[in-house]
Amino acid sequence: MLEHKNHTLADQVFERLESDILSGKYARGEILVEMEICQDLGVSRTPVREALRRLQQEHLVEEHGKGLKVLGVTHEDLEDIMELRLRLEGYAAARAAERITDEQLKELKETLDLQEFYLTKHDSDHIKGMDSKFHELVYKFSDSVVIYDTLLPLHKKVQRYRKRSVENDSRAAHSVEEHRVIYEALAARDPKAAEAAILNHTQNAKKHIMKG
Amino acid sequence: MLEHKNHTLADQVFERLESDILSGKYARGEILVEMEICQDLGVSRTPVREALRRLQQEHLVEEHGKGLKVLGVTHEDLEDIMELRLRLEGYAAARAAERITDEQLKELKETLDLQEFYLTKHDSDHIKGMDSKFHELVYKFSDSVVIYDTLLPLHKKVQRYRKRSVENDSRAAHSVEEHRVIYEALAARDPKAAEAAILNHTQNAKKHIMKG
DNA sequence: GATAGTATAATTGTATACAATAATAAGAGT
DNA sequence: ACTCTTATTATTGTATACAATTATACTATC
Repeated sequence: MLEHKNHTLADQVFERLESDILSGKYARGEILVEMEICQDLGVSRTPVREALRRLQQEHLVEEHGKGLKVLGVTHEDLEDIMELRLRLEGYAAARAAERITDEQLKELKETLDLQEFYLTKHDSDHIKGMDSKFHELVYKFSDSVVIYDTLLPLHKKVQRYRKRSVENDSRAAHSVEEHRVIYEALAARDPKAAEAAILNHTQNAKKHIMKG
Repeated sequence: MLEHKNHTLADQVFERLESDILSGKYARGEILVEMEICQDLGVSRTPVREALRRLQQEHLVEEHGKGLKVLGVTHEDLEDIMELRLRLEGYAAARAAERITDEQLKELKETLDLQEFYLTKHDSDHIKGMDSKFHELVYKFSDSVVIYDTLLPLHKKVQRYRKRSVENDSRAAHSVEEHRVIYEALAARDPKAAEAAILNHTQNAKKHIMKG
């Protein structure tokens, strides 16, 4: 197995499989068989099964007689996801503007600065990483587990489609600029501005993502 | 163990625990220990563990050294849930209006009629059941797994707080009337009307639920 | 050659055994 | 009596063994 950040094997297996499904490494329709995963990762069936049950709960896989069928995220799913995000991101950002602390603001700024740095290096993998982190932080700083649990999974599921956007230099640059506007609104503790900024960002993101 | 609708023991354990947490049978902060559940339900640890991992994935419980702490749904969670629903239900209903089939419409009407029947009998448990089914059907008929997976968990989590609403005769009657308006809009395949009707219903539901 | 029925093998579902870890209790020293 | 250390116990994490189910392959019959 790979990394050891998350203690249990079951957690590691889950993250590995989730990532491989969301990145498209496992194709839609592919059948996952417990023992194959066990052999690939060198663990027993117990942690693999627990990971699979969690993936099932997230509708990333579904039962299929023998094995589990990979569902992944279709282009139609993507459209729905972006429609939901258009309706929710503003609320999350407005709440974050009302509640964000100075330390949290600092963490957000560091993420933003890093994203700008990677932009100058044309390092799209890290740009994408910082992009995801920025949004995850906004969800977190909205200080609502409901918002976090609802929006983070939606955001994660866009991952595979976001790749193209981020590899487009011009879009990546605009995206970082939009993040900065969001950050400024949060720093000013201005809920309305934050809502408007993130709505604009989400609309642009939708446009570019759906084109692909 | 109880019923046998869902084949595997793991599924049954999950539904039982989820229901007991959402209904408040397990108090917030309570510690769940695997073996106790095993003894209560007469099954081994394997299905119990799989159920617990799924509950964790839904943030209904969280790690706590020994055992899992029951999180349940707080009054603050409830406010967030209703805010998110206010922003999403309209989209779900509008989509359903565009896509609902005649059979689906019939199923929805049967649910609505049953709810009215139980209303005359003052059978609040069944009223609640039909209320939940009505909304679940709307999510389903929106024909988007993203909508379904996002809204159904939010709706489920209101369960415990909806009880009071439904036991209030006047509110229960108004709620059924609002359902009827939603149904009529769907039957007319009128997305805008459906959106307006469900928004109105959700606003009223929020008012009454938050009072409690 | 097609089809139904049966045997075989592969896969999942469940229980249990073992290992590792963390909490609690007991005991020694001050 | 208090605190630190150590032993014990309880609980979770992981692997494996067994049971039940379901798909696949084979054979017999038409």
